[in-house]
Amino acid sequence: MSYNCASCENDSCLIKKNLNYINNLDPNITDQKHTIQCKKSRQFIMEGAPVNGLYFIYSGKVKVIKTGYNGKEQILRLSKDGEVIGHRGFGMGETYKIGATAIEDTILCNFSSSLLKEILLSEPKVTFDFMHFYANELNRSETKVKTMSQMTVREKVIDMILYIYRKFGNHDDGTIGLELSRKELADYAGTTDEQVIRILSALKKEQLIYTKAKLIKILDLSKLKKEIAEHNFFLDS
Amino acid sequence: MSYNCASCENDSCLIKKNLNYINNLDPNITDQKHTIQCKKSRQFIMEGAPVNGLYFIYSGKVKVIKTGYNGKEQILRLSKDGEVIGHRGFGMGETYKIGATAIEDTILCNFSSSLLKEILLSEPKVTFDFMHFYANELNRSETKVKTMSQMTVREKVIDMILYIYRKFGNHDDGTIGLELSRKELADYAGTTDEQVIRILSALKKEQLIYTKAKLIKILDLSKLKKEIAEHNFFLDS
DNA sequence: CGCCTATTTGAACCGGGTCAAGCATTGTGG
DNA sequence: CCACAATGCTTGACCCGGTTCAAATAGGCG
Repeated sequence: MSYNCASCENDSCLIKKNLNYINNLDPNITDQKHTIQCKKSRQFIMEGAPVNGLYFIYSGKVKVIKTGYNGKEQILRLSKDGEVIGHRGFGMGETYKIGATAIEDTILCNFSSSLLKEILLSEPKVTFDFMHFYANELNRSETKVKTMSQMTVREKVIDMILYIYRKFGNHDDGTIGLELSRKELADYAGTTDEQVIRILSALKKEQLIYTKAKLIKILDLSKLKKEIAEHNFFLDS
Repeated sequence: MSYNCASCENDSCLIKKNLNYINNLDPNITDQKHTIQCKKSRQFIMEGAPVNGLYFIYSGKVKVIKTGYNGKEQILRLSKDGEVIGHRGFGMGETYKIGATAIEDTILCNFSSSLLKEILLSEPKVTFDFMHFYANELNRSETKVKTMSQMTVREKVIDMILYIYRKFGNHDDGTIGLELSRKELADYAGTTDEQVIRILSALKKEQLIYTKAKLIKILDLSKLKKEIAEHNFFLDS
């Protein structure tokens, strides 16, 4: 099975979106990409390893991490189809500063550094879109810095729930169809799994959410938002 | 006094560095920038205000902040001559997500969104450099997320000292010529000023640093580095 | 010199991390 | 198909680091 860009339906993918510009160079240029099947739990980018291009998610879900003190993971973001992984992937001779692991079976499109550089150095519209993407991610990340340093654990957990709801939630019934372990939730929120469990239990008791095993369902979105609102005078979008 | 780009000596400035590419469009294009004098303590970018382009630091020093719960500031980074401020400055109709304040008398070069967009959409080499800049900043920021969520206060303070030493330090005699208040140090490290003071006192007692008023001098760089080394298996550069 | 602000130190309190034990769930082999 | 092991989830109790409050001292500036 081939996953060529022309027939791809991820309109938010930076490559797909700009395919007409990219094809100016060579109508078959995207055939040079590699498609990679990736089973759940498989880590496909290792921190410190030499870069070999960027990964675009064709389908599936991915967590992006940095490893800290005695192996404790910090989940930086969760990505889904159409998104890009691997900041430094276009420089040569560098190493990845992040790790990436599939949290579901995932199909990845890998563009080599040289191929990508060729595209980016000749099609400014594409490069501009990439720049925009990184500027946006930078803003997200800087908001997370503030979150980490100023919020209480309860607020961090609520912030996390709202994040995964925004990104993976079913906005009709309030369910979040994302299977993360308590430990992974803690790794995102920057706390311990016990703490996450305690907060989830409390929120359950307060009728703000419902949980059943790994399923989380939001019952009162506005109350949750309200609780962290004072931190977010200048919200991201 | 005019500060035109041709005679500017900030070779690390993204505009100056690429001046020959930019002049392809129009040899006088950079004359359209505005030069702004900015006294110490003056905030020249307000969070939430509509964007009016990017600011390049011609000379001086700047802190970039986000405001959080009941006005508590988080300093995201400290910038000096040659660097860029204002992530979102090239989109139209957006608002700044960060604030920026001069921490010394500063001269800024302001490029409007439209001017910058014109340049970026026609000179891919310039756009590529900007993209690289944001990708690097993203990495820095993500490292700081981990720092904030995993380090102890003592480690955060040491991390901060090493950061300002790397950026503003005199590497011959170990002094850091940067006048920040204890509160500003705390705002960067993500803690309180009392805590910063306590840690500085302790480090002084341990002969790792010397302080006199706002001056900080590093006495034992390797011991300081060693103390946070286990957090940084995969260091940034 | 005197006022005001920044810095420093001490003490009390509390949030959150750590440890430990019980419970639920899933998977594996007999 | 069941027993049992292994892993993940949940809750309680304790303790420590870090924030908050308060008071004393030093430093900067008119």
